[in-house]
Amino acid sequence: MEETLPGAPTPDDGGERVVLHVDMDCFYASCERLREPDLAGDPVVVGMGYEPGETIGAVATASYEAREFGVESAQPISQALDRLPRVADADPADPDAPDPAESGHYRSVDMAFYEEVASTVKGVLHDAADTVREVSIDEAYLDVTDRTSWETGNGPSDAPLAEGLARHVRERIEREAGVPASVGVAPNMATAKVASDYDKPEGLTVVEPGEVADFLAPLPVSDIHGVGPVTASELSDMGIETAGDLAAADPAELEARFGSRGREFHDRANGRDDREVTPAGRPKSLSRESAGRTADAAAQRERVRALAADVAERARSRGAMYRTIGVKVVRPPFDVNTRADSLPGPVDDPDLVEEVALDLLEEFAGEDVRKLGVRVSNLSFAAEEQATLGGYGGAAGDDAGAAPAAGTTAEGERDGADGRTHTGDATLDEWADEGDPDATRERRRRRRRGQVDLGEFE
DNA sequence: TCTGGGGTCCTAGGACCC
DNA sequence: TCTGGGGTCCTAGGACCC
Repeated sequence: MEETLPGAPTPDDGGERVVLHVDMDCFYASCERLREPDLAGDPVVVGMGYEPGETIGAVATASYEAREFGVESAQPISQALDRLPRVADADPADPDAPDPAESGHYRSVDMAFYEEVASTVKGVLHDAADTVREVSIDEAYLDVTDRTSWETGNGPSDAPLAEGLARHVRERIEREAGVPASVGVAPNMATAKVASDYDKPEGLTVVEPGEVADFLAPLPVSDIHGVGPVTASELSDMGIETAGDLAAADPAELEARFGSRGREFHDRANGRDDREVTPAGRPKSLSRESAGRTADAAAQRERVRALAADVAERARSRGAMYRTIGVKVVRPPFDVNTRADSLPGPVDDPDLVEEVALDLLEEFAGEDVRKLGVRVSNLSFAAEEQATLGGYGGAAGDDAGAAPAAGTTAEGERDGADGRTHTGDATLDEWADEGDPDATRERRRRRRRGQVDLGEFE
């Protein structure tokens, strides 16, 4: 497409890629407005776990109008209500009621509807590019190198052709899905990401190959993807405040302080990022969690049972087998504990998810808990395993060893060898462990792993 | 005013094997 | 009794992202 005559000067794009980052503007709030056009122009807050009249849960998305009142995403609903009361609570007859001009609309998350809108958006994206990486429901990278270029068009403007394509994508999303988006265009993913955020909402920011360093330099380090509050404050201690400072810093020093991330930060700040845009792969883990304070052991077990069933069902619906099962227990004030146990091979076994999760929970039984979660990881996908066997010469041995062991081992040991595995059925061994719950749990783990328990022979 | 839910990646330390 | 090093797997925690 972009042929160069022999001997002709190198085109100004120097063979650079053209990457788009498409980021929907306050997506959930925009979806609510799509459904309820009267919300246009008003502050809108979409919350998770939010129920009218309640003050639990957190903000998932706030419209730009709501953000002006200090409402932020991830904020507790109670705090959001302090800053922006509900329109629903505004009563003209009540002198103490909030001013309708300083109140907002609250809605609770409706994922099914947002997924619907998102699928229209994804349709536009896949139409515009051969390679699309969907990062989340409201964000994607597109490699459009083969569809456009950094060269300047013929018109009076000196804008690169890529800008026209990006504008076209943004306008099509608005027209076809009915929700606004911001687009960043750059020679790589990291810079495109920063660019899409640069001029929200409804932004279009193009950073040409030669301009990357100058574009990034004045921005605060927290604008770099992967630099959060902790890293930003550590960088600040080193006298590094802007991306320009970061770009100029000694990479060895950054690596000494931040490990492998240090070098990555330095590259990003310099506008270097050679990651290819590839479609998102399979998930690495699946989890469910739910908040709710309780110190009642039976209630905790009941919650974990429900979460385990949910996770197992989702894994099955996605065709995922799992080899590791874990729980998460959050104790007040915010003490996060995780425990996990791995099986000899991948399984798809809801009863086992429950059994292992309950076992792991025992360590915390009856303690004051504010949140519980269940997770499966070490996932494998049956159809994919087959492809991998032929694909990699070196890895084939590993896979061949793991796959057949899979369904049989954990299942077989559990159903065949014992006949006494179920939680709650105390075995003779467990009677012997009386007063030592750790020993009982350890015994059960070993049994699941198919190991011989030599305890009584020692 | 105590902070939801679903993910990813990295690191450190211990167990275990050769 | 003390002496090595390399490699892998596993768990737990932390930072970060949307």
